[in-house]
Amino acid sequence: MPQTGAARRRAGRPAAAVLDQAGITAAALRLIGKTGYDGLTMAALARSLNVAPSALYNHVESKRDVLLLVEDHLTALVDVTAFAAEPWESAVRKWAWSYRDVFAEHTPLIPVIAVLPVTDAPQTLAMYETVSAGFRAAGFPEERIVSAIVALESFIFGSAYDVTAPADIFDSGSMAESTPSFTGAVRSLAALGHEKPADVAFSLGLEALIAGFGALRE
Amino acid sequence: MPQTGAARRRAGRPAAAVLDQAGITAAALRLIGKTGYDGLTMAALARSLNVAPSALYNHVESKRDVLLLVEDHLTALVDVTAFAAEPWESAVRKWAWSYRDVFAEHTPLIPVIAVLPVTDAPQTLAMYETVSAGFRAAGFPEERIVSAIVALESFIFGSAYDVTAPADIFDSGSMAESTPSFTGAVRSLAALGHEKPADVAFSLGLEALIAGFGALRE
DNA sequence: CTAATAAATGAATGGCATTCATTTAGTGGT
DNA sequence: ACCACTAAATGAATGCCATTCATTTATTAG
Repeated sequence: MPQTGAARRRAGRPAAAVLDQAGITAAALRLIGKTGYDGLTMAALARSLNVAPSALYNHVESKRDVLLLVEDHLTALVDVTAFAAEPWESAVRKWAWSYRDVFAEHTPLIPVIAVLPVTDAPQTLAMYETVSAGFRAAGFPEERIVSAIVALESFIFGSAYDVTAPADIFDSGSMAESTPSFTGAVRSLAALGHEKPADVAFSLGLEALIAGFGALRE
Repeated sequence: MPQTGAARRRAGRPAAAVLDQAGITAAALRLIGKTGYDGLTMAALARSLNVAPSALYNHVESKRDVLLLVEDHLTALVDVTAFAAEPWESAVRKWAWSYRDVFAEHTPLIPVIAVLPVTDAPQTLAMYETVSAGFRAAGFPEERIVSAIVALESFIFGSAYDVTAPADIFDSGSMAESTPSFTGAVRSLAALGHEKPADVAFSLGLEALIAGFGALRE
């Protein structure tokens, strides 16, 4: 029984390295799953790895670095396989839903991703390569490929937030009488049924984008 | 000369109230303009109002409350006037561009807005009312109005982030050879010209959404 | 063998939002 | 006119956070 709870490691470099980026990434994901992004602190991360907080800084430069590692790991989970096997429309559809679903659980990463140079994220770059090759193969004019992908991504990120919104987000409360048009529209959407509102909106927007962009193909 | 720099106010309730929500909102906006959202701390906000930090908590419950005040103030700046005067397509177009431009300067608010019950933000609710009335008047089926607005908003929020991205965000760097399709697409977009890439992508996506949603009108 | 480097500990540091006891001023009721 | 209550300020904590630094120990290069 070498340890109970927190085994004290004596100061100095250990015989075998305890930490590496892959381990830090995995621990961060585990921690996020358990405690959410609020619980992801450098101290908690260190504790979950049975290490002093300062030890992390031998492997990452900052907490932002940790978020980048997580982001790149998650991007690899986005399903781009359809671009190899299916027509453009359904490939884009599957990719977009998968992309949204992955990041809906990780919206705190969105501000990081949105400003992230692709150089710093190899998996993300790989996704772009597959997607842009799919657009090209589908006859998309080259100079519009990036803009179309960016537009889709913007919609996807915004929609990922939408998934996390509380169910009563559109409850106009005491202002209902002064906002008849909006209140009525909210009511008639609710009356419609069981499908999640975020999914309805995402589907509506995505199909419009696919139809609009599909018309650009030569 | 009653004061140089920071006039010390003695403890206890002053004869006339120093703070109110409108003043806090205005000071927060001034501070954000000068120092960005990183500089918006409760301490800095208090200093700019010549007040102790704890005094703020007599008027707001938390920093999130301050962000909400700012958000609602900014939403009132979004231009919805076209819904009263112009055809649906151009009204949506003007609203969307204005909405994006306002929040492109305030992306740190987006995570707050996206999850914000409209009850808590009267100006925001007022905007929804005007927009949904415009959709209704244009012959939009009632049960799709909210979904269409949500989809547009998602696209707008995502695109607002895009505006703030660094110019070299798509520079694939040393990975250029392994990502020929993407690298080529980035190059041919750059070759195209002067318009800002974020504007091109926003226009492309917005026109697709307007065209797609326009077809839903009865 | 020795110098440089890598990877850990543990003890700061400074900043942050927030809370609380205290002080003072206005307000509503009798 | 008095008194209790509430509102609005100060100033001094509190606890958490990311990050830095001196120090220790082990591995690696020359």
